[in-house]
Amino acid sequence: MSVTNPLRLEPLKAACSTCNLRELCLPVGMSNEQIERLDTLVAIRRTITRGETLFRTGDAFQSLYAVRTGFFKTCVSSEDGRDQVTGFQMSGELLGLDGISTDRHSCDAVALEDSTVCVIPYHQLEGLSHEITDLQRVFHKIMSREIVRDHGVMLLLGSMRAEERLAAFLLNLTQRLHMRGYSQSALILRMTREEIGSYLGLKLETVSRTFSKFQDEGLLEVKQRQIRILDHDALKKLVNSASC
Amino acid sequence: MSVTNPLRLEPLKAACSTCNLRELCLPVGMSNEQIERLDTLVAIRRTITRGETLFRTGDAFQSLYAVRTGFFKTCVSSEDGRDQVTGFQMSGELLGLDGISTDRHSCDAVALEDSTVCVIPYHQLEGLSHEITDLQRVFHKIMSREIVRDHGVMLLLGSMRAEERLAAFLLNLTQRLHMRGYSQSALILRMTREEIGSYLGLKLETVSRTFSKFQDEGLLEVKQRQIRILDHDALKKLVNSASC
DNA sequence: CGCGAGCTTGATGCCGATCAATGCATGTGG
DNA sequence: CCACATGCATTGATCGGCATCAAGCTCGCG
Repeated sequence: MSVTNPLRLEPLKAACSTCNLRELCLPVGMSNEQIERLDTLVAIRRTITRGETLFRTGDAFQSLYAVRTGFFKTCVSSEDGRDQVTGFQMSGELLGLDGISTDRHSCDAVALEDSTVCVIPYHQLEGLSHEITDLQRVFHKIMSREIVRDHGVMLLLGSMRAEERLAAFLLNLTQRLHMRGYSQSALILRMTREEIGSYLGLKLETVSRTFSKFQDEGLLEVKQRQIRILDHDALKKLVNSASC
Repeated sequence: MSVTNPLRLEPLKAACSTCNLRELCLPVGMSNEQIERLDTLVAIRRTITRGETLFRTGDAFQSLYAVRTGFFKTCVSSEDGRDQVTGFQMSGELLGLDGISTDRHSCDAVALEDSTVCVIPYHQLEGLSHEITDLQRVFHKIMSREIVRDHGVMLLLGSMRAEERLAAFLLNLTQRLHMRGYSQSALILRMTREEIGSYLGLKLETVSRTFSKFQDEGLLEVKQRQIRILDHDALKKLVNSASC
């Protein structure tokens, strides 16, 4: 293929039925037969290199995207230029749900490392979920889960202190990575301190200091973006115990 | 009816086709014919008196609810008892979307005044939106809009200062009330200072002080829960201008 | 090798939390 | 009808956590 098309301008072929993310992604809980019908829908992939955007605020909404490899952030910005990271997405997670509302995207999606996504034309998804009840059911669950997740972030932003926020963030990340077969106790952060801070409603200095504090207390080992979790329970206690 | 059933245990009849909230609620943008089919779905109403819950965290999820009259708050709580108001809902707005994800509700919905809701059995909604494409489309938009709204709240909680938060809150409330035919410049708050504070990530004293400050500056007239907006533009400027 | 983006750490200040007292409206029972 | 309780709101005094400002450090990369 690369011989006839060395520049790789031609989009890559996607196929849910042979994808190892089946259990985490849109096809979750569907039958093999149903998943094969999904293949007609999710036909192409796109690669996004680190730092590039998959879509931007204001872009016309056409498709949802399932992260296949790599890592993304989404961020909204207010008219005065303040911006806020609203989430980090890893393999199997969906991007673009915000666009359904107004047919335009209301946030930016930026790749934090070289990434590939499967393109899911939304119009076709609506059509197919008309035919496949299970697809409709799964899709609704995914949207609802996003709402529940957002409520969790509101709780974090509205009522937790810096240490609790960072602990909750790390536990959430490792839990999601663990579901994907990675270690529970070691991770490499794909985002900067500033991006973590934006997500958690903190300044980058506070994030950095809190990392250092956790390290001093023996909860973590921090080497730049390499994190090792030494005391999982202590982090959990931080999140779950009352702030006062 | 009340003769045969003086205790009113029998649910009230609902009907989207004769409802004046058509344009704000689930039927938005649907044809008259389609709305009549909705009537078969949205058949009963429930009344909830002030202070009571429509559903609680952990309750089995059966139905969505459309607020017909009254006012609600939704709140999530963490294991240690901290809780966070995640939204305020007024007529035409949907409650219960959080439940779709896990078949259990993940927040409490509490009536802040005597209220009535239309009960929308979710299973039937899924079925009907299978038949009526426009219903599916609208429903997806409503869920997406909720996600976008939540992102806005994250921006507020993550990057705004107390005055900006309260200004944004008041403008949002009056804008929604205005769509329902109420004044743009006067409103009665249905929630306490503490509930506002919880929603905005502030303590009730801070909310109170900020109200007083706005009053001193001539932006508002505050008499307990009666608010009059004297300088709409100044509030808007507060929200939209950079914090530094 | 040296530049620059990102990270760490220190000093200081401010916004909002906390603690505490008072005020105000509503409701209830004597 | 008044006395009192109760829930909510206001206001003041003080405190603390995080932001801000500033200076160096680390590491990857051209």
